Amino acid sequence: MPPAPKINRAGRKFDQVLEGARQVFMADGFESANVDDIARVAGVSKATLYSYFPDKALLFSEVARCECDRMAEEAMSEADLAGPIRDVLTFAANKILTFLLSDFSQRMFRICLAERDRFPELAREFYESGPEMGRKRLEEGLALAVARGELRIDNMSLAAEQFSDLAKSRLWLRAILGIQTRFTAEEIAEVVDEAVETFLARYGA
Amino acid sequence: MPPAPKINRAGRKFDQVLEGARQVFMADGFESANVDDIARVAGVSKATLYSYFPDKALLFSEVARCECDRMAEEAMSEADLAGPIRDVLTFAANKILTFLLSDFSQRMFRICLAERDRFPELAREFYESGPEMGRKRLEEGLALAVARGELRIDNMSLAAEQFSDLAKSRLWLRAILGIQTRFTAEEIAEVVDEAVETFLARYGA
DNA sequence: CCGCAACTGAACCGGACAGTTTAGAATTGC
DNA sequence: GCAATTCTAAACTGTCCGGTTCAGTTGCGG
Repeated sequence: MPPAPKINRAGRKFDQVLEGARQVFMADGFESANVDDIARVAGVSKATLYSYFPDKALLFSEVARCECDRMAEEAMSEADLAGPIRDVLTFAANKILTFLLSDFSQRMFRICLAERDRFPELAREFYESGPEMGRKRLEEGLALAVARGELRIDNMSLAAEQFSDLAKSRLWLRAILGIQTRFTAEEIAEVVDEAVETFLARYGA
Repeated sequence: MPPAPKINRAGRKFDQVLEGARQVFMADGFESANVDDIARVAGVSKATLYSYFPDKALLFSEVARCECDRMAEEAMSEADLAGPIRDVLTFAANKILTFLLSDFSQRMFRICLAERDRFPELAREFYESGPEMGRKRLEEGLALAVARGELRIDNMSLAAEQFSDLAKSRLWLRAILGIQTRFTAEEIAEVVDEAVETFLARYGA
């Protein structure tokens, strides 16, 4: 099954439907999203929508899958690996934290968590396309630094996880719970700098 | 308003209702929970239930508030502050991680996150009764160690957050997403030991 | 044993919403 | 320019569920 079962991709308005569904599902999640809304936002009749997708769940799965792919691409974006290790790590921590605080990332996490029991596959895809992908990229960068003698790391995978966790200290939890929605450059810089400092204290050569 | 508005606490079966609601809400969250189920589990008629609580939302709020209090009590449990700093930290990290992986903690987090827009107060109470409470307790312990000259910490609050974040590296995210549900003692010990190691590398005197 | 308040159980209401149907309009391919 | 395909609009069905009502039961104090 190349694309997915039971989905009819032929037709003029397929992309419209998908895009409308993306907007509504990303805004409301699965449960609260209303199929009439999706049709309206997509600029399509409900009958047309149901001619493409057999039900709401499969439409959601398709949207969620696409968004996970999109996230994986973002997570794949190149880091700047030149320069002193402290600068590289600072840049990386900044990128990680900025992404984790982004509207897109936060929405994805909340949706995947909320629908974790209804769509277990989604939680796994999210984990692999997001945190896992990011960790692998990070490991590669760390490995280079180790090869250059700038870092000493025995447990590479855990070190990478520690770095990500340090990079999101305090702020991510506050963001995801809606306690705090805007973050100043100073707040971010403080967390990033302290994360780099702690990481280097442990793993710096 | 001493207790809460519009809730009639007098009556033989008030506690039954609350307990039934607790069970169902903790299992299903707010949205999926069914009031008929709650009445049945509570061993009470729906009419009785509605004689105590004006609506489902207020019943949920009451239950959630109680559970946050319960969480705060657990987070308050005394740590053993005697002995070498490494042992104290290892013990603390173990406690933090074990709690964060517990069924209760995971359920609370998922429910508060899922209902964060409908019940913003709940997210705040959760944050303050859980992570914030834990951080304060941890800060106290760290301050003692600093006073004893075992640690050097300039940014106390961030250091405490870093410690908690290090303590839950890798495992918490996997648990909350349902990627992994059981954790071996070895997995836990590895994360805990590495957390302590990294923390001491940065803040050890 | 009476009276009153709490409780029961089951029916009921109304709104929301996924999914279907249908009769007809618009597009497209030939 | 015609026929086949695709799409529309709106009404409709069935289901779920929060909340109400009410006639009848239980249990307790006096």
